[in-house]
Amino acid sequence: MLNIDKELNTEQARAVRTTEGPVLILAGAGSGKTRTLIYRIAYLLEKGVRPWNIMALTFTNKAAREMKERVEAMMPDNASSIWISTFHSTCLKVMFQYAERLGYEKNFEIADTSDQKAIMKEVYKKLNLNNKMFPERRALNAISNAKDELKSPTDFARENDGDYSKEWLIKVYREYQASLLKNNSMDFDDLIMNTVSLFKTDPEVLSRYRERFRYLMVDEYQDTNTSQFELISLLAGEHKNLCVVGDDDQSIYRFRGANIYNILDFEKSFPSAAVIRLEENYRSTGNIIKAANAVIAHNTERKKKALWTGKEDGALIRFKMLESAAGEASYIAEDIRSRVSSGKSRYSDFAVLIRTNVQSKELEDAFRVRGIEYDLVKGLRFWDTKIIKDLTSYLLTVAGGANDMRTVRIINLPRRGIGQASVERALAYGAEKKLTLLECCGRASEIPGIPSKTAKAMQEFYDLIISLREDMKGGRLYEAVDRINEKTGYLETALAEAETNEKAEEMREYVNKLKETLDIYERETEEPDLLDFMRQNGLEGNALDKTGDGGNGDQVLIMTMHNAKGLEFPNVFLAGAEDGLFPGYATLNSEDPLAMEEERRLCYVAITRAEKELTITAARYRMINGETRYSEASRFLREIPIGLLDMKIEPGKGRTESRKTGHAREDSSWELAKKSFQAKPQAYSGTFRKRTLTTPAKKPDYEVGDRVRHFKFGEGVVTDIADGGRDYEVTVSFDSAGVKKMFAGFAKLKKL
DNA sequence: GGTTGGAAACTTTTT
DNA sequence: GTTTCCAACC
Repeated sequence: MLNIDKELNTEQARAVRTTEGPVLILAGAGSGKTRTLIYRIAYLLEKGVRPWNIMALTFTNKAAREMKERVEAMMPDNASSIWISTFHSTCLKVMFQYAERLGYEKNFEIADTSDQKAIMKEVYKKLNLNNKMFPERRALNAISNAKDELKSPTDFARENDGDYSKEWLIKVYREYQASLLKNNSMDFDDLIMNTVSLFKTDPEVLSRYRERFRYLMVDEYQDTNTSQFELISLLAGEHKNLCVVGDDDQSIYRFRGANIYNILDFEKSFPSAAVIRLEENYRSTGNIIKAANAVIAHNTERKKKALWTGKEDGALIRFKMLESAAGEASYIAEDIRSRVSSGKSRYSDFAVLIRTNVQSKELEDAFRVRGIEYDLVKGLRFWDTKIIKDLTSYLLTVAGGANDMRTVRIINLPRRGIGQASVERALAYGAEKKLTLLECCGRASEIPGIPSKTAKAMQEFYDLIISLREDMKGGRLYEAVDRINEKTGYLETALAEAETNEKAEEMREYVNKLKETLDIYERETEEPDLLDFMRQNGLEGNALDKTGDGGNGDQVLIMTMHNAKGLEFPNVFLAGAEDGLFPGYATLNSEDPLAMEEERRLCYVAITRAEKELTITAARYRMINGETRYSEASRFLREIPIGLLDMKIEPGKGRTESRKTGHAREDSSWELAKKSFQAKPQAYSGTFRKRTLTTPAKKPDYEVGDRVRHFKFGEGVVTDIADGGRDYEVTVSFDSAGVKKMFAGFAKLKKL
């Protein structure tokens, strides 16, 4: 039995009990949003609503998974038939039923980012467009935006009729869409656009879904775009039992189509809406909340809210301006190190938030030098990695998929001597005779214009695939990965071509992960099917955990502010708080006032990640795009009331004497970092800084065959010493870290 | 057909 | 400064 009033605050309880009609829950940062949603679902169930009548939509698979788990924990009996999933996988399920009505075959595939690029390349070739004048990226962006706004190629053409500068885009969009259809594929945006268009054109289908989903909930509503808004509105139908949860102040995805006016104008779209504000923050100290409030108050396009906390004020917000980016990184690293060694904190209590990914490099260096455990959260997409794309292309081709795009990818991988020209001839031949590229390979000798040597290679490729197809019959899918690698030599070649050992290791890890995922899928699915597997997983961006080791280790996390959304940490560093970086130049120069507001929201998100302590740092100069740039402290910093700030500007390092003293005056910690770290060989460059680093070439005291120790890589055997002119280049085979090449002057190898 | 060097890019990211 | 991509070379 739920005890809502005991477990929730008044507003949360009201949000839970308001079940009928449209509801807007404005949930400030750290206000217990997910908790409220979970209770709301539980309450609906307790009231007797059938679980299959409830639908919750999220943006990420992670959010969907978490919500599902928490609901299950609370209501174990009937949680399983509640529909909790992402927008995209919801639409995928719909499309799986009705794709044929829109002209696709039943077994359509999903074109992910790299598929999109491949298709766009083809389109450009066909239309004879040049990537310089008409960048492919821009085309894909424009198409994605059009789809977000539910504009078909025809709509787009009509709208931009007569606009000479967009003529090429009109053609590209039309051709791109035709090409997708030809490959029987939908891209991510199509999933939603097609579902909306199905609902609009087929009232019967729509009413079926409306009938089923009587209670709708949408998480992170501030991130919805127009097509998603349309989808929700259609489903909400007449009953309009639509509950959206979000925070307009945390809308930070405008660049990918999010429309903040979906949340700002919710009451206009649904005039009878109940509006509930969750303003009590359970996460941060008073000072952090005050600072966040002060910053966000500078925005105009927002719903007035006043976040408050029952917690004490806590520490002031520290601000530290350093000379250089490296100095900033050293400061952060030293601060973390000293606080961890005092025993009061662990590494995992700290997160460093950055605006752009390039900022991570200096931080990583500073952490590595000091032996601080850290993890860089990067948005690397498992399914988008080359090795996984290649292997899944093999799998699908072997499984009998008739997608030429995938065959093109692997036809000469590893090298078989099948060139681009021959592939094009085969494709043209296939188009004429209605054959797939693979089928064409099976009769390559018939195709005009293909040299006999190449034709033979194509025939061999065909035979290879067919024999693999035989092998796969009745076998387990995950075993096919090994079989493919054995017979084609793909993995072997790829590993041999890997530039570094880390990369090779990563490849192995990825292949294993693919096998593991396939294995799990096969055991959990009644009728395992590769195409179905790919569809499911194409929507799952990160099969690998975002953090390298699963996030359980005791590590400092470095991540972008975007990636930090939804997370919280006891101690947060906000690094690079300079005008020109955060907010960035593009924003500072933008004519669009909304651009600065978005950036400010990002600042709000960053500040509100901190539970106990927030440290803002900046650097007077840093290297950006190859040039040294000097900057002032971020304007966002100046929006924080001075009384909340603890400006730790050390004597002699104040703002007043910035530029004159310049480079000479560096933090001693930076000097330390500079000297001890430069393990990897670097090309000579004539800058001042580099030259001071280069120690004169001195013959090392070890020789080939000696055992040596490296401060990071551990022990190993010297396999080669080459005179590199300015320095000796030493090759060492380490026991655990693999083979590395390094300059003797930098590496400081110790003979054992 | 494969290698290599030079030019251009370069916020932020999920599905 | 670094990485990525394509075009001219071998």
